[in-house]
Amino acid sequence: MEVLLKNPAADVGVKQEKIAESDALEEGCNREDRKEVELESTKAEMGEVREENQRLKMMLQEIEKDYKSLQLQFFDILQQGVSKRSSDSIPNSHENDESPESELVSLSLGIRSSTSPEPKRDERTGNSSTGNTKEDDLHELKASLTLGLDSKLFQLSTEIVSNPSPENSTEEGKEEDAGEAWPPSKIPKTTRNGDEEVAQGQHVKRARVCVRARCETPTMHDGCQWRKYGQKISKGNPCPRAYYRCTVAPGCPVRKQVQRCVDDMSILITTYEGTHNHPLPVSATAMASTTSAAASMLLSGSSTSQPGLSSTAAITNPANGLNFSLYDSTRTKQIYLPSSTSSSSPLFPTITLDLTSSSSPASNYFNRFSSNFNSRFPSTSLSFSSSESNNILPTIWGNGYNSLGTMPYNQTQTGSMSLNLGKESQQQAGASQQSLTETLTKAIASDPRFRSVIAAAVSSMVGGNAAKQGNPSGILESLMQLNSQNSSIQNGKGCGSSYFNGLSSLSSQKGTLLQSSSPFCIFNSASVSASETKEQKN
DNA sequence: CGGCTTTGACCAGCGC
DNA sequence: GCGCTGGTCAAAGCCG
Repeated sequence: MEVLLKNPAADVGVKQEKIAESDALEEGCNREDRKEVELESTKAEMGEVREENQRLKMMLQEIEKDYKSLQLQFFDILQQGVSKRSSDSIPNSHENDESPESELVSLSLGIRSSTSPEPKRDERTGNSSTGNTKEDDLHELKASLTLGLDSKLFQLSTEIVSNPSPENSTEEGKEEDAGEAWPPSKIPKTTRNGDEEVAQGQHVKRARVCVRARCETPTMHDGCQWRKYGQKISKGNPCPRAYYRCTVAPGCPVRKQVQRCVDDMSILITTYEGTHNHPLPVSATAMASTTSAAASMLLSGSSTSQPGLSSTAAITNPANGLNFSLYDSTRTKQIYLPSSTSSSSPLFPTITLDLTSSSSPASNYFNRFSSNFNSRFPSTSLSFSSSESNNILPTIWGNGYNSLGTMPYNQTQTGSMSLNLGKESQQQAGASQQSLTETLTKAIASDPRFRSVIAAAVSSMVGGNAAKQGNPSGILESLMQLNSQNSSIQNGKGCGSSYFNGLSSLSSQKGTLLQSSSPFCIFNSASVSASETKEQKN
């Protein structure tokens, strides 16, 4: 829309006005003539404004048209992806031993070159797997987690969250219906600790969000205030696991576990559990939105997934950019799940948000996720990754809880989607690209959870170094505008806000490219090291 | 002095 | 039933 700011018609109007004024002066000091000239110029301006309005309307219509067409394309791509992946993934599915009812979402945010050490871990975990029968695979297919963006996704799944707490009516509770209730085993203690809100959720699946990030600090600063209440040496990991409880508000049931990855000590695994029953600090909204969105998607998908259908959505930048992908449980295994967590996860659907690994094309992901996951819950992976260290990623979340409408995506459809926005494609940018940008903006804006997931993940990736990075793509501007429209720009502390501040200083280069081949990808002109995701605690 | 961390003990679930 | 393990509690100590 900023194109309108550069409206040449406005310049013409100004010129005409100046010319008219100069003529009037030359003719003398006849005031009536001046008034007439001013009147005419004003009329001319009004006419230009009308024309501009007409153009705006036309542009809006075009945008809507493009949006619909892209949406149709997206559905087609999803369907194509289903057929492809169903054929590709089945060979690897023998390693899968998850039970049909298992449910796990893996969110992977990573910045790493294509030669990721992750596959090593995958192989290890894959070898450790006891092997799965094809029947299990079929079960997984049936239990595939749907991560579509349709309205169902955002509905509270009463099948899963049978007992939403009253606090959930608030913005905070609304976001994390997924992981609110403590498991039956925990009810007595949590109730004893003032977590009465969850005491009645015996039958509620409790989603966990596991965040993996390279972090040298003992804990990842996520904006919330935590108090350590325990530490335990878990089996299979020499590094102790620390238990933290949210102390932002008394009685907040949210807890997190922090542990170093046994394979890579530089990787910090943080597992969030529960829902904040209090307003979050601005700097904490990113992670909260991420976790809540992931958990919500997880649980929503489990309740709405349909047999035989799987969901995959990918926004990838094979070269250097952002990689966001959703893969369904039929071929993804929780390889990132910390061994210590896995032992506890069977009761909970778990989401792993990996900020350490690079995201490769879908095929690589499927290979990566070929390892075994010993859980009752199927796994779905959400992957945000960047392969370069200087990547700027769009981040908006702010008010992730706003109801901005829902995407009409049919979550029963599967496939892959990538959106490409990049410096490389800027030269090829055109009107359609702007439309794409608008489409992307709409897509993200329409789905608060989708948006918040991306935004928070990205914000975690870029940390505070965004300001010194390269140029944003057009979508960044759109996102910023959208964010400002939502009055949800985060000005506080934390990586997200810092990134957003950084955005403001970036140039307005803009370009998008819709790749002909599916999936389409989002390219970013710059990237930020995953290590930037590490926030210094205290 | 209040808040936080540390750390040993306790409890519950799960598998054998 | 027993042992293992994860999760939590709470007293003691530390720190600003």
